[in-house]
Amino acid sequence: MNIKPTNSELEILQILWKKGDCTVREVNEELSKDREVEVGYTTTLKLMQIMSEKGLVERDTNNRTHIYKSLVSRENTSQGIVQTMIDTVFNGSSAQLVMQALSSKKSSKEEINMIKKYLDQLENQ
Amino acid sequence: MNIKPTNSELEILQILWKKGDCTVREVNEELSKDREVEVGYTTTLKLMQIMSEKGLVERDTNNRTHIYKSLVSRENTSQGIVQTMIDTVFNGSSAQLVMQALSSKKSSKEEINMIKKYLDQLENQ
DNA sequence: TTGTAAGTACGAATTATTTCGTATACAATT
DNA sequence: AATTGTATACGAAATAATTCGTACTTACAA
Repeated sequence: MNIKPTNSELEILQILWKKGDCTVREVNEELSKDREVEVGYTTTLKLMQIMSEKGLVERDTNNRTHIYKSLVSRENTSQGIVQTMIDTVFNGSSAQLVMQALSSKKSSKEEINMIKKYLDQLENQ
Repeated sequence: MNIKPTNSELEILQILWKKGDCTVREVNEELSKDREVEVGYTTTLKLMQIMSEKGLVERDTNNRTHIYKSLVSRENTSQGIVQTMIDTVFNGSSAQLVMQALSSKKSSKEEINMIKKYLDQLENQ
């Protein structure tokens, strides 16, 4: 499966991943939170309907207010994006992306340790 | 500076980063390499002209065949993209992106060691 | 029962991105 | 000089993505 969500779709998926199943209104409010200009309700609705057609989400239409559920995992989706990014921006080197990511945001000691453990695991495979 | 290159623009920048300054023809051939259907020459030309207007590249027009040079660094550009990605896909956790990147492509021992060193550096700051 | 709030459906406008055709200029070859 | 190949310029078509207005439906409170 290789459907690549657009930017707006990704924002919506992100909300579904974080909050679990949602109504259009919930997603719309969450979307509007982060901006000066809020997103029109029907805009969000339309996007989510399109996502439903594409198979990115499914919806429960048993009740008047539909409930949307993500059909793609964060892992799978980010997998594709990260891979594309490594190829097109980092010339194939995942290490370069990793270091860029680390420098881009201050990581906590816990995070750093987590990554180290992960690296050890990779080595001993 | 916060100009976000589009996908096509990123592909072109990637070529300029890899090969250094280029003519339109060079970029166009490099672009066409990776695809079944090749890109029209004037398409590449137009894109590069637009990039020039946006300030992503500059060009030397002293000779008939113009030479294009990237004005943005891979570091700066990827910085923005990675940051957006951490925020929108990984919920703010750079560690998550890092691990995804590592799992996405088999890394060599050298790469892993390089990353470990980098992590040590980060810790001792 | 009447009005209002909250839903969905969906066409279509808008905006962004990509692609290409055509005009024109210049250089090199015949 | 005439022809051919290779450039740039640029408007505009084609396509993709986003946004929104309007119609219609249903729930519910007055």
